[in-house]
Amino acid sequence: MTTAKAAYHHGDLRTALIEAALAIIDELGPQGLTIRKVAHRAGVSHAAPYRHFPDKDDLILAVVERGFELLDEEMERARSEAGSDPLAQFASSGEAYLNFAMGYPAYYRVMFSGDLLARKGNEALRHTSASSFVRMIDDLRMAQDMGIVRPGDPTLQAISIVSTVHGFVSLANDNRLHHLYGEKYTDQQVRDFVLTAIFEGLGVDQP
Amino acid sequence: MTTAKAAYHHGDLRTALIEAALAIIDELGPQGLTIRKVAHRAGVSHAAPYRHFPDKDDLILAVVERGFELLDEEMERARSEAGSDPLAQFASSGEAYLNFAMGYPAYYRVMFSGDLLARKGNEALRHTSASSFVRMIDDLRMAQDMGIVRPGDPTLQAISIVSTVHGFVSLANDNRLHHLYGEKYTDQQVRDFVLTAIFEGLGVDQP
DNA sequence: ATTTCGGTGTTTACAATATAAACATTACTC
DNA sequence: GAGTAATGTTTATATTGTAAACACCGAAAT
Repeated sequence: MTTAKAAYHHGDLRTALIEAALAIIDELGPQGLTIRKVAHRAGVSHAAPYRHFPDKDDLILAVVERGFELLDEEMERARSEAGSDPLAQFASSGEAYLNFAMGYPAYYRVMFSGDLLARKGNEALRHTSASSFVRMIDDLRMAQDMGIVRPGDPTLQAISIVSTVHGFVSLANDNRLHHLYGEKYTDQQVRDFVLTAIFEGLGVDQP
Repeated sequence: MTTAKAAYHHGDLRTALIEAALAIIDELGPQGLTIRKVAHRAGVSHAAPYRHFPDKDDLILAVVERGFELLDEEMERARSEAGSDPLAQFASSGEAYLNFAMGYPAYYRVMFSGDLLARKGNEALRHTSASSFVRMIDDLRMAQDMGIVRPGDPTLQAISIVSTVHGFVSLANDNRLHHLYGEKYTDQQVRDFVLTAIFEGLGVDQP
């Protein structure tokens, strides 16, 4: 078995290593992540991780995969709590995205860091990492059919929206926006403005 | 003198190291950058860089600084070639931004990679890295005064725009958008759509 | 002009890390 | 219960960042 459930000496070292890596990234940032720290935190020798991951990149990719799973869970939960209005679901899941991205900045950074996914990721991971985007396209198409979102190719609309959202959280997480608005606005006000602009672009009033 | 112009043994090693780092980042990506490769490429011993940069982070910061200088130069050149219409200048410098970001993806990545700038950058560099954003705010204010851009706080408008642009180029450079539109559109068409959406958000027809 | 000295570059050394290889152990199969 | 593959450890090596000691050289002071 190559899947994670088999429990041998450790129990489920593969999962434990991913969790340990998550914790280290959260505490020390992506730069602070080393195979040896991960192994130590999981209580195994520094070479043990190589029984589960060919190299460090693959460990990171597993962390990225877990991250997108968590993100999707959060978004689906928010969506299910938003009632039946598709626009409300769209807004709610989008807010969950922002909360995740800005609540775990180091984690979000790893998930979107560089071209690792393009270089070494497999097709399944690429699919997972795009699932929330694809879901958004479906939302937009449905909202268009109901006449509450401006017509146009929902794929292009979604690309524009994810660009804005991803750019905003990336810049905000890297602290590159605050000095532009200083004390003039709160972070929340700026965030709300950007979201409002997105809804305006769709031709809808913010729910 | 701590500035770069003084020429001693090497001539101007500090500048040469930055150039070498640029070339390596371009060829091997940010991960491929090592102090030792930089030194070798500049024709000095592997410890020589430490006479000019306290550590690797500071070398990278110097590269980032040079990058923002180059970006600003490109944008100002585009602006000056765009005639006197402020909206045309805005559009032209924005296009220069996109060309830079997508023409040197590895370089752009370093300039916006993580929180290095927030952690170790000095105030001058933070200022340099924001100058194109600040310039955009001025553009928008001017265009508003001329009545060709929808009213509203230009700072907030600029934040929304830079979020979209930065997000788009980041995702595109990391190859995270293409599979969303596949063969349906060319890269250029998608790019144009995003730009059009930005101009629509400002309430202007694309020049 | 000679001396002196700070700035610049080199050599050597070391610690952390990624990773390979050889070895050890244990759980599952027969 | 023996055999085997999966899992973990120990040992070893190459790469890398960086410190320390040393060497050189150009300019400033005398």
